[in-house]
This record gives sequence, C-alpha cells and structure tokens, in this order.
Amino acid sequence: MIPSEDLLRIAHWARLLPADEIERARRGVTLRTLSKGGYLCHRGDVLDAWTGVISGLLSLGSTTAGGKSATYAGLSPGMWFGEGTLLKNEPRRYEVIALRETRVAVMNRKTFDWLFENSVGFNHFLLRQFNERLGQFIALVEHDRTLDATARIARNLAWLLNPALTPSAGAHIEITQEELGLLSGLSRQAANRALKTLEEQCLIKLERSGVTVSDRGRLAAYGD
DNA sequence: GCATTAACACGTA
DNA sequence: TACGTGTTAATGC
Repeated sequence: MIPSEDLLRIAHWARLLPADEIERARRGVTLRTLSKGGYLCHRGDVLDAWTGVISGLLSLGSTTAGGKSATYAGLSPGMWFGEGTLLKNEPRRYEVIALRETRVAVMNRKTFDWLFENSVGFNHFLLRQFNERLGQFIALVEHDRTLDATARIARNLAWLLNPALTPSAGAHIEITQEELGLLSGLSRQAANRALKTLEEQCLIKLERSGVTVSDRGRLAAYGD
C-alpha cells in the first residue's frame, strides 16, 4: 500500500480517476526494487500483477532454446504493462529483465480487476494504451525487415519516449549507449555509430548516460 | 559491406 | 576507482 500522492506521481493514469478509485488503487499497489540483471518474471511465469516502472529501465524479450536472447521493447519510467496477461489470464509470454537497478510499482490482480470492472477512467487509459501499442506493432511488421541499425536505434528511442505511454517523460531520457544497444539488438560500438549518425542529422543530442531528442516525430519515422 | 568482439585512451562521477 | 564514451583493429557472415 502506498500514499495517494505517491500513486499520482508514479502513475499518470491515476489522474483520470476520482478520489474513491484512487484510494482503492493505492491500497493494491506495492513497491519493489530490482537489481541490475534481475528478473521481474520469466517466460511461463504466472505473475498475478500489473506493473509500472518508476525509475530505471526494463527490457521485454525472450530467450530461445539455444540460449539466444532477443529484446522486443524497452520499458522506461512511467510505463505500465502486463495488462494483456492479466486480462487473458494466461502465463507471461516474455521475460522482463532489469537493465540496471529499477524501481517498480506492482498492483495486485484483485485491484486491477476491480478497476477494470468499475472505473471508466481506468478503462479509457487501457484503451488508449492498447491503441498506441497496436500502432507500434503495425509499424514494426511494416518495416522491420528493412530497418538498418540507425533506424532500429531511432525507433527504440522514439518508443521509449512515446508521449501517449509516458507523458511524464520529456525529450530527455537517461540511458547509456550500451543499454540502447541491448534494446536494439546491437553492440555498444554499433549503437555508438548509429547514435552519432542521428546526432549529425540533428535528431538527437548525446550526453553522458543520456540522450535528448529534438525531433521525436522524425525519429519515430526514421527509415520509412 | 556491415556487424561483432576485444582492447585501449580519456574524461568524469 | 569504476563507469560511460569514442575509437581502432581483427574477424565473421
């Protein structure tokens, strides 16, 4: 259980809810810290919770039988995820790993179900989030085969800062080039080259342990 | 050709 | 000192 002020700070969707629903929500949320490399869940786990990233960075991906790992998306502060698994009541299909020490907020299933059944504001948020994710998925199947390293980095960066999913995030994100490489399936060196290319085109500004995006629209459409 | 790993130099927290 | 970054060299598909 966490105070209402904390919930409002870490969960932008809470602002869509009336006071009584915020009260209900905060009672079902606990905080947890994952250390670097730690698993939030493995593939096949039944994780009975909905999760929000407070600080740090998570990667969502899978590992093949051969031990090869693939990352599908980064989860940055402000993002909430896992609703698909909860609504379908099935095991997690992916694994979620902390790329660095990460604070998460965990909402238990009972609370999630109650909000889903009773809160109009909560459902508006879920629908909006589904819509945004569907848009990303469509873009992925449309262009994935032809994307080069620079475009993959550009897309991952744009996704991490999607204002519909992380309205609290500005144009700046704290992420190392190595972490961006992990998310994009590239080595640190290749990620560095791709980022330099994007910086030369004035789409981003590189900083130590961070990137500031100057033109998110062009970044998201890079390579199209 | 483009990506990967390994290695090293450099600046900063 | 440890870490993030920028670069180069050797190697693989």
